[in-house]
Amino acid sequence: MEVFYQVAVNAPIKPNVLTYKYSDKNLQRGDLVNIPLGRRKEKGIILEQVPEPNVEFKLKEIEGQIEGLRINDPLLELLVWMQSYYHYPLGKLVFDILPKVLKRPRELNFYKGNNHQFPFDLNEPQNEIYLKIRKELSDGFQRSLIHGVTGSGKTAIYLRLIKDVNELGKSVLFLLPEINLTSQFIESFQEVLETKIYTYNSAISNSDRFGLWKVLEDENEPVVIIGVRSSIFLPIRNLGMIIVDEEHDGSFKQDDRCPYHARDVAIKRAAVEKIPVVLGSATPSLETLKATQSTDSYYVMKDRVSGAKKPEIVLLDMRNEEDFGDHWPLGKRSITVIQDALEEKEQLLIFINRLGFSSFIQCKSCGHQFFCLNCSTPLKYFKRKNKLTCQHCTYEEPLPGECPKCGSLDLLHRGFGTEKIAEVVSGLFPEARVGRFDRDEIKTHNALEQRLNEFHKGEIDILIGTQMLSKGHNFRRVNKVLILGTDSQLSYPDFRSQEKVFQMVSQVSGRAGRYSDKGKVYIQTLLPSLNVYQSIQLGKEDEFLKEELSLRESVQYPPFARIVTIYFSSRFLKNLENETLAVQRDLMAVKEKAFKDVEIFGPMACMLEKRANQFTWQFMLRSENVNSLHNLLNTFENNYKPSSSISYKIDVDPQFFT
DNA sequence: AGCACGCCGACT
DNA sequence: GTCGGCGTGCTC
Repeated sequence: MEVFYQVAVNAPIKPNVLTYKYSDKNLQRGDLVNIPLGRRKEKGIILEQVPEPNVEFKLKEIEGQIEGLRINDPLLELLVWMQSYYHYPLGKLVFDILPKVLKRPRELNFYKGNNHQFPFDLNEPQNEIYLKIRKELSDGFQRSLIHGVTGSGKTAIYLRLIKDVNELGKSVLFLLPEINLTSQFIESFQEVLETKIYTYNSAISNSDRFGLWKVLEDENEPVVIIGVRSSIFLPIRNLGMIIVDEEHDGSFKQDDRCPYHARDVAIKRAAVEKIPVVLGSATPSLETLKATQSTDSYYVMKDRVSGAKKPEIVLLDMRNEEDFGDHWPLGKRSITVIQDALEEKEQLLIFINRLGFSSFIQCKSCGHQFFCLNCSTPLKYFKRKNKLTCQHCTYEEPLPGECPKCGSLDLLHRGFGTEKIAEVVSGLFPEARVGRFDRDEIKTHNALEQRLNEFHKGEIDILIGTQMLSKGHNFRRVNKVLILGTDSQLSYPDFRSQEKVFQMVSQVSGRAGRYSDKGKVYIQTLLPSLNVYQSIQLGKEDEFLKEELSLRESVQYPPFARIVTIYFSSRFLKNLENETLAVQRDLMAVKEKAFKDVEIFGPMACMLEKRANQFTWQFMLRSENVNSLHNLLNTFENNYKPSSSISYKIDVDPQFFT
């Protein structure tokens, strides 16, 4: 008996769902199959059985089922939602998130919970939040936000909740933004929980990835999974709760393939599974804040558990020229800060969110700058390698002795990064042991653990690092933190730049004085009167968030409106110009017909217009009504075929402007 | 995204 | 001649 199926295929084609026939056996929604597609073989997922369609061409036959994996119903429901929300083909989504099928995965490691007593009781605010969220555990979908300063003890609340959910026989998924944050949770989780604890991140092998899928498909006992972004797709049975820690973190957004936001997918999954989702952050995203702030699912903790005070914030105003001595980019008072820390035998963190020695090189006499040949970006100078390097492609060249344009020998180093700061600090304090903590220096997870270990053991006095330094770590002997170079991040043409600097500075500040009342954070800035700095200094974080929210409202940016970016790329700038102009006409026509509430900006060149010899331009669509955006995109996509050499990509809720 | 077809320039 | 670079069209 011939039976016909709708199959979503693993190819970026529209339509993405094609009809095939099969007679060997009955297939179910969610089953994976091998199929012929054109002149090649592909994979697909069964959506539904259909009556024989009335088509003039001959339908092809499914080659067979892929045994060993399938997509269960709630997960497929989630992916179907993602397909329409992110405008990304379902078949591709499915095979992007699946591990490769193996015959014999190796034994999977896990951490077994010790089921010990909680080492300490919750304090009053913690307990109140815990009890309130617990009361709603069996009430189906519920989104809560725990807005608690660094050190306020969010983890202790999570742990009680996890244990309660486990005791109801249900599993918990704990999402965090980065792999290097995993290890600090495992210990405390293992101590008090009773279940198996699995980790899931980019470092685990495909064998373990596949192994975990298989384990979860069969597992009836409750488990706990600590994982990064992509673990939101694990086929966890009897899922009872999802926790998203550091919910504001940009790492939750995927930028290649389907540009989904794991926090938003987590919320959707919780809705699909009818379970609670708990978001936590010291600096929540304005999206989450707006969505929860005025509800009774919004919980605040303003004090540190230890009773330690919040660090004092000192703005080092650099507007006075005299502040810079011969040790640029360090000001005189920054040098004093370092000196004091060394004298008091404290460890010091210096945070600078940029790599390298100088951000770009410029000829003093003719102004010539060194640019990448393949990208529209200046080359960064790395002193140890003695190379000018592109941050966006593989291009590099040695630093020439003279300007290639005018022959001048006077080449200026502009801007600075971690390498430069390390050199200046070492030069000023030759006796100090200086370590670096950035992607340039730390390339593996092992190297990271090792460098942290050196610091914990006191073998490093001053640790100079980027983002990597800012998250999660507890440093016992650090009281002072020096922050450099945040000004330049505020000048990005991105409406979230203030919010991001605010989050970053708060995050880094959290490293200062976690175990004392002497925490001090110094921010070197030329813009001390900016709201973001002022509110951090005065401890008026709430006011910053309030003002930032009202600012966003007045200019109609998220979270008060929704944004979609459409990127168009080509190797040929001329083609791109023509194409985007044509697209603009299409988009405007669709808008005028049915979606007048959508604003269309563009076409405009991306901030990085040329990257690895590919040019990219963008449109920004904005509306208060997310459905208008989706419908406009649908109409556009149904009628649009990119011309030759053009490719395009839709980014719903973009996080960055590129 | 693949994969094949077909058109053109350039090399033993 | 024919090899290969790449534009074009198609996938139930």
